Amino acid sequence: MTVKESNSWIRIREELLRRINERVWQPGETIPGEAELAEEFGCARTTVNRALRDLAEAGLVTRRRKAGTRVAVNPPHKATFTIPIIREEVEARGSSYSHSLLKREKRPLPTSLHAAFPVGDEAFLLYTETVYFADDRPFMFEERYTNIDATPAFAEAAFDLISPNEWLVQNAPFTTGDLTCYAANAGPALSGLYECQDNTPLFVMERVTFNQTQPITHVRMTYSPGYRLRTGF
Amino acid sequence: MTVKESNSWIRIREELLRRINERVWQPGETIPGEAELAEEFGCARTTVNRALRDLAEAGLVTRRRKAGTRVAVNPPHKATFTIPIIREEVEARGSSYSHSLLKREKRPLPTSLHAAFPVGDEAFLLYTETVYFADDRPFMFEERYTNIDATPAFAEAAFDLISPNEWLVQNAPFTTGDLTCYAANAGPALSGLYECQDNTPLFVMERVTFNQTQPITHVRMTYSPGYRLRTGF
DNA sequence: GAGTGGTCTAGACCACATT
DNA sequence: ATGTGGTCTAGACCACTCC
Repeated sequence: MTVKESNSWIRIREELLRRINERVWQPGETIPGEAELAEEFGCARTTVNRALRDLAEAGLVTRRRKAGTRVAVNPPHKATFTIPIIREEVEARGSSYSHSLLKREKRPLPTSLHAAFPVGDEAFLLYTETVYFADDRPFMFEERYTNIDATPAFAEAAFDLISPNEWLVQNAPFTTGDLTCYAANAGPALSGLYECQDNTPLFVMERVTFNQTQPITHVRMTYSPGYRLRTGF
Repeated sequence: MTVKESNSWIRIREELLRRINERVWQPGETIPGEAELAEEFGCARTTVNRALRDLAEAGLVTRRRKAGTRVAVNPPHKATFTIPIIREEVEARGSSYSHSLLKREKRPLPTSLHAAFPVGDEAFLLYTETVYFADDRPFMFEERYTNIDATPAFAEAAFDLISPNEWLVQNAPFTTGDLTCYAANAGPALSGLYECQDNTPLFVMERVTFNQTQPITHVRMTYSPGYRLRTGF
């Protein structure tokens, strides 16, 4: 009896989205159940489920068994940004990429990082300091502590061709991580590298990664003056 | 013939993930097809599809019709962070929230923002300047241009109880947006508000939102000294 | 207890990219 | 042309949670 048109879960999602955006269903209101919607759209309940699951992942509706599906009151919008490989980030700007390893030594974790990077005091941590260049100009300065117990081969790698950043991405899978961004002044340590004033504001990103519960690496990346982190959503 | 255990797509995803992480399947390698895996796990192909789709969304495998499913060479890790409502962000820190509207006037868009926020020259833009407080101390300073043509009711709202931020979240649905983060000095304009030196580095976030192609609002948020943006992934 | 979403199945057809 | 993933169906059972 239904029209022979191709039904797609995306089409259904868009229609549901329209009703939400146009306030056909008010924020906080419970919308019809999957079965009812399936009948309205003349499709299987599975298909409606697919559409609603998608909207739920986007945070536009909240779903609970028995309670039903409600339109979110203030949709918590999420921005997803891809953590780039530095080489790809530089090349995407049309610049030529290179890097240079400045330091590589066994070094204990500073107490200031102890909370963020929970390794035992006896852990073997390799500290590396790397400058990444775009067109032979310093682009980013990286200070990294890597847990050799978690990824032994890292200690053997020569970082002339492949950077610590890229080596870890390819060889040390991780399951979770944390990311922190803030602003800091260049200070005496970096004003020389970037040929700027001590009080030049710089964008800093710190990252910790774990494989299950095992800490892999902690890295602080201080970008050159004027750097902007961009993402769509 | 199959064991009577509850089969779940999550279980299958974890097993596939294990094989990827432990290099049972090498990066770049094509893994068995859905049908073959379904037979191995003794489940329907749909269930394997669900697991693989999830891994593909996470960027760990790439899938193409006919070509099959391959393990990603360098998994592009994605960090998802939730764009918070300022009030919720402040209250989540255990502080008491308040805000204060400093300015509210019709104002043309500065030419510097013309590229990021494409509205016509004749558009009615309302400029608002708001300070957000945590425990009566300035927490964030917001400069916002809002396209009244897109959301007329914004011009009528009194922002004493509800802030521009929250008003828009609840009343102006949007489909896409852009986000930019960078570091800037406080300068003369903000050193007074935050009671800091002119050269104090501050964390700045700029956001543009659109409904379809219609620009809604452009906002620059300059956070107080020491602010850190955090997210897990 | 009962109603809702979450998941699974077996089968089918289709879209697409590779060959 | 062919093989692979993408989607859809109709039905079923289960898990959770509200009442």
